[in-house]
Amino acid sequence: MEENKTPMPTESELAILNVLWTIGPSTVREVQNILNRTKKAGYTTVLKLMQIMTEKKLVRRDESSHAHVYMPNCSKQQTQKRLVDDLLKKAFGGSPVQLANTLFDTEKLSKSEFEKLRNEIIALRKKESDNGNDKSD
Amino acid sequence: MEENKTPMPTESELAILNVLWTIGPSTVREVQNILNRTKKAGYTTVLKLMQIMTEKKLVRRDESSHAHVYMPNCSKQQTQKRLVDDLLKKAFGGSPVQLANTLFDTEKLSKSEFEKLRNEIIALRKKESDNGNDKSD
DNA sequence: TGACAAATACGAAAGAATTCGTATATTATA
DNA sequence: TATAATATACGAATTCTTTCGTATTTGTCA
Repeated sequence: MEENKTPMPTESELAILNVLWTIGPSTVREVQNILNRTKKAGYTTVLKLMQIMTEKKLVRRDESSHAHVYMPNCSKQQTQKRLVDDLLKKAFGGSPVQLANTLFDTEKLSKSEFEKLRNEIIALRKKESDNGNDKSD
Repeated sequence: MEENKTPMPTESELAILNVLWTIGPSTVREVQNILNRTKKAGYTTVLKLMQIMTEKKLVRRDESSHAHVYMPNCSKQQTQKRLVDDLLKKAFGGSPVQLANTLFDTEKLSKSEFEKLRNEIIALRKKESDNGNDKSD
């Protein structure tokens, strides 16, 4: 029932997690290189962050090689879910519908994206009417 | 085209904005009373925050009476939009569809909420197919 | 008008998050 | 085996946010 209970990642930590979620287990050097594509970050800065993240259990690391290999210790989905819940609480009075509306208003959804989303919704709706409120993920 | 260009509110600032958006123009004392329902906050703490928010132009105030009357200087919708965009960028690779899916997975959407949302979507979809990509808000 | 109540202004402490310098350890290799 | 390259550990400066104490001002009313 309990999947993980890590603290909420900060913005920088999230940037690192995104790298690890995308390219998989990596050394500090590798993460730093990727981060530097978008934002300069000193090596020891990234290192320090990843050390803190290890303490916080946001990541784990394999220390068997000289350069430690880091990997996420929290799933992308779980984390996204928590971030959304957090935003929901802080800025939308906890109402997912309000958030959804804002999302649509933003009109960042292109037509094809919109199609996809609509299909998702229809599928989910069907699922819901099929089995009440079962959880399958 | 330019509605406002205030900085992103911090978490505490957002709590205050929520009060002002909800109950309208208020004194520091009134805001503090409401905040205290959910979280103890000293008077001067709230005062200081609201002073900073005034500098940042997140709020304005009417100083004509002894107790200044504060009011939001950024709209709720605009602010929500910015928060969503920010989250989108930081945690969803900028993809609204991913965020929407997370929102649905959360399954916080009750059946009736789900209905409402679906109608919103259908309406919006219709609007989009009607006039390409016009902006009406 | 004098004293108490209530508000503002302001400085600064306390916490979090970020950044980086320096010391130390490990590895490879000339 | 000494040296250079590359890693880690760790302390500390910086910045941002939150919190609050204290001094001062304004208003009330007996």
